[in-house]
Amino acid sequence: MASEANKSCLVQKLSHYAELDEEAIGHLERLEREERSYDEQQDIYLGGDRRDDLHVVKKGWLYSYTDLPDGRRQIVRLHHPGDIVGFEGIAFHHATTSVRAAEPVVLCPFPKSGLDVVFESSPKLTALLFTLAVREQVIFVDLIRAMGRMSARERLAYLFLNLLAKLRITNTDMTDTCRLPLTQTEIGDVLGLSNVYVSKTISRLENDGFISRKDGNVTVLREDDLANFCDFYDRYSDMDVSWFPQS
Amino acid sequence: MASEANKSCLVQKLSHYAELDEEAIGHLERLEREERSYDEQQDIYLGGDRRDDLHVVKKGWLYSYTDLPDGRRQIVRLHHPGDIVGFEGIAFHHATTSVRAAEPVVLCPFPKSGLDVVFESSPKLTALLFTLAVREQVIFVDLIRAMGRMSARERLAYLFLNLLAKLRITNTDMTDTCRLPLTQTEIGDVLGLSNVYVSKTISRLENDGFISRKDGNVTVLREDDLANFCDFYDRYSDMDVSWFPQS
DNA sequence: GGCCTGCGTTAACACAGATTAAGCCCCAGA
DNA sequence: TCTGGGGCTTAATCTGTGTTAACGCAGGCC
Repeated sequence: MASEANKSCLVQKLSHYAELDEEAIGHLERLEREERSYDEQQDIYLGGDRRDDLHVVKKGWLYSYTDLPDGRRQIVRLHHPGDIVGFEGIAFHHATTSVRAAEPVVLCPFPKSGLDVVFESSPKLTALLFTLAVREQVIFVDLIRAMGRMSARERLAYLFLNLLAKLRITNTDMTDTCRLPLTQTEIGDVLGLSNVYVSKTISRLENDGFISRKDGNVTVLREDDLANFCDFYDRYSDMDVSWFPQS
Repeated sequence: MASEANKSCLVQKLSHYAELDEEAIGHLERLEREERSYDEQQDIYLGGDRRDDLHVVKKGWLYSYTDLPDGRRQIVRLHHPGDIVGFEGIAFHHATTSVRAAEPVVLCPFPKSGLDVVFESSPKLTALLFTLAVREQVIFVDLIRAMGRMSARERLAYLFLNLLAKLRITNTDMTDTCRLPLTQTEIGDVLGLSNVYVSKTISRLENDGFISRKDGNVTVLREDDLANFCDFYDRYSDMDVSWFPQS
């Protein structure tokens, strides 16, 4: 199934950080045996659901979100091809967030127990997954910093730069443009802003020549200036994998 | 060193989630062999430092924080006895945040390689550390939700409830009161608020009978109401450890 | 072809929380 | 004993962002 030409995103992503042997790759490919499609705006599962399986994203964007009782919503994570969705299921019986497709998506569901095999037979893969979990924490910390102490302009700059950095890992040919299949309301829910203010602020960023927009795509025009402006660090290309066990 | 009477906080904390055998306990105790004291407001290390060791907190509160170039500050994590500080060091060569003592503290430094032994020899402990890393993510998500979509009142309610829930794990005799060795400026830096508004908001919570204060201690008077008010979930007492390997 | 619905834009107005500043208290150090 | 600094409180003022609403546009559907 995964010829060189059509390599799994998951394998591609993990290979970016460590050389994987045949066996490890086999484990990963088994996680993507099954496929399932979802429509735009369809919920994959809801917070509170009893969860038994995780998903590898094969195609499309999704997001994890939580609602407050009165309807306010916060999107807490964006998921892209190659990501594993629902990892928190490892620590809790019930889902802590809901997950929704931002556009039509294809997912590969696999049972929690699929990970047991990995943990037992591949120390290297275990170390890698562990490292990715820790990195995820660091990315959350960056977001907390942005939401706690940055203006709307800075937060949007941060979002765009972070998206570019993340997507570049699996799309090695990507330059400074990316698709943005999110409404401005959704962007606001990521950054803790209102849809109206997102609109106004993006327009200002565009007028000031930091970015440009064209049919659903965003281009970052002055990446260094933007990075400087919101004190951005790329957490995706600078990981320590030196301590990983061999096998 | 760790008699029943004077059990290590780390062992106590981890034992709360899984039964640990002699060998595992031995591993953990080796992490706490060395001790070092720090003064109030002393930095343990700074963001950007090359890091080779982690610390177990033995006594006192600390926090991780980052500064923006212009001096704004965000505190991203509070550390208490039994916590392991610097876990992110596993994924990055350089510290991504600074760590400071909120009061006089005692830490047990140990080298990164101290964890290798754990990973190699105790699958159960590995699974537990993994689970704790994932739980940490969930707690970050809760904080992001609070900072993105909640009012100052709600955020403070969240902070107090979360502190209680966390401290109850290691202080089984704790009821509804806890010490709060943080200035209001520091609390503001945790929640993304100004010190002045923290003062005003805490006073209002007190006037409204939700909490009371007495020489550096906070008492939560109507815990259920508060939990309801900020839609709080206790992430500390509800983890799934059923899948852990035996040994 | 006409209608509906959802998204983005713009503008007017409202408000939560930031900022600045002053006063008080406590405590450490001279 | 005095002094200075840090933390907390309170008040006045300011501002960034939210809210509401109206409009235009595009796409899907009958």
